[in-house]
Amino acid sequence: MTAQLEQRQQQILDFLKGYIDAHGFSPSVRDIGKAIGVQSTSLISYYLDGLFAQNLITREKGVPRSIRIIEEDSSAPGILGQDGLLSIPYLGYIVASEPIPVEPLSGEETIELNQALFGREAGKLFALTVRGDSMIDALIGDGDTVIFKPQQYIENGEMAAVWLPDRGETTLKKVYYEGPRVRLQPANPSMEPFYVPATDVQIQGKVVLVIRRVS
Amino acid sequence: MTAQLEQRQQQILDFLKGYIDAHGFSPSVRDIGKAIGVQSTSLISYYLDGLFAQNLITREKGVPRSIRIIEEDSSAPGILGQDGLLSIPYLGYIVASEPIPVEPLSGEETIELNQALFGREAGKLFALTVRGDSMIDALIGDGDTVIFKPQQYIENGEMAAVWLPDRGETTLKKVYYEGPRVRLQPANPSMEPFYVPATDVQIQGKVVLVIRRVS
DNA sequence: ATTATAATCGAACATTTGTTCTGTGTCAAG
DNA sequence: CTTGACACAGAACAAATGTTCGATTATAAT
Repeated sequence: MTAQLEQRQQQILDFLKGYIDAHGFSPSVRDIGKAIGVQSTSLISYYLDGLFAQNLITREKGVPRSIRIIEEDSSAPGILGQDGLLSIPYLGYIVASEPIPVEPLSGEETIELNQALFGREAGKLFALTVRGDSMIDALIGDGDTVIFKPQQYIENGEMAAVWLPDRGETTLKKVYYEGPRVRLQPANPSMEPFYVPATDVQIQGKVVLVIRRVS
Repeated sequence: MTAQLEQRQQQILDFLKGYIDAHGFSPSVRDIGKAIGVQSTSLISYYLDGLFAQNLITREKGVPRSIRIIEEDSSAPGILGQDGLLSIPYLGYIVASEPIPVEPLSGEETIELNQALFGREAGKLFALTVRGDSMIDALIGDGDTVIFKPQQYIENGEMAAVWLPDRGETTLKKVYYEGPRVRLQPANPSMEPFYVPATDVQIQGKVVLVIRRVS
């Protein structure tokens, strides 16, 4: 192996990482050649074969843009704080309806996205992602992550993950006990509730947190 | 949009996630067609255009295997256990509008409320709690915790924490640049926007996450 | 009933991409 | 000096892939 070969392979690896970071998919052989100043697609292929042989990348034969970098086991950089928890400066209240006087970005108090949000039974919580708009009036929209606290009985009107064994299905609704049956009520005025015999319903957990990503 | 269209788009999304998970690169249009039982590459392309329009995926025109999913599973591996981070069993999707078949409480996959939710700039985030209903149509209600990514410029229509130095106030609104002035737009049909000279506005950060406690 | 648009689809075509072929130059071993 | 293997390279080709074209059917609005 010549020095130039080794240098070029390192250049290719560096380029691959940068390209995949920036684009979310891998480059073509021609992209790589342009990046390192080599016109020959067969030479690039030769180099990639070498990287494959060294277990640095994988390729699927004849499949465009199928290069993958074999990553070392290095964990995500930059976990904050000694305890690994994420701390965010907390600046207090922001009034969405009226501007409020706060100093810009001066927070010293922090909020921790950790177990303290949930109290003692945090270890038992489970999460589901919402599909659909039936709970829109509870400000729970499609794609939201909902965190539930396992509970077999909840108060009338609370929102819960409800398992319907006869249907083999789980749904998120407001739950109302009405004698021998249960009303599962969407929080969406355009949708009708549906009714199930109380014996055919298992409450799995009640909603304790809703998380929505906004991009 | 027909029910079949909607169903097929969901199938495509599910297939994309599974394929990318399994392979480390995205499928071709023909791969997708095979998976959902549609032979027509132009129809698959039509569906992908729809998913792109809904901001669920991105594509590069004319570039093979360049599909990226915008809303990735938040099941990205995180730091587990001993460091005090919270792991919650993740059971997948729950469709709020239609019951779906899932086994009750059998999750082995977990979701981490940690830095993985935010990506690289997590250390710079700040949080505010919302007061008032002016952003109700963006499903942000009174009492919600909103997490912001510091950013001095955002795209038209995005939601931001806006500092108004002349008033000594911060507000949460959708921001629209209109020549020499900025329109601060509530997401509530019963409320009027207000206008501020562009020189009198400081964008502090844009919304990246919304968290709501439900008691 | 009519019209426009959306959804659907197969076939053909254009483009992107990777592989194969052929050749030259370098280097180490015998 | 000869030989074989490796590194390098351009061109041609084959395969993979996405787009365009033209058509039919379904749906919604008027």
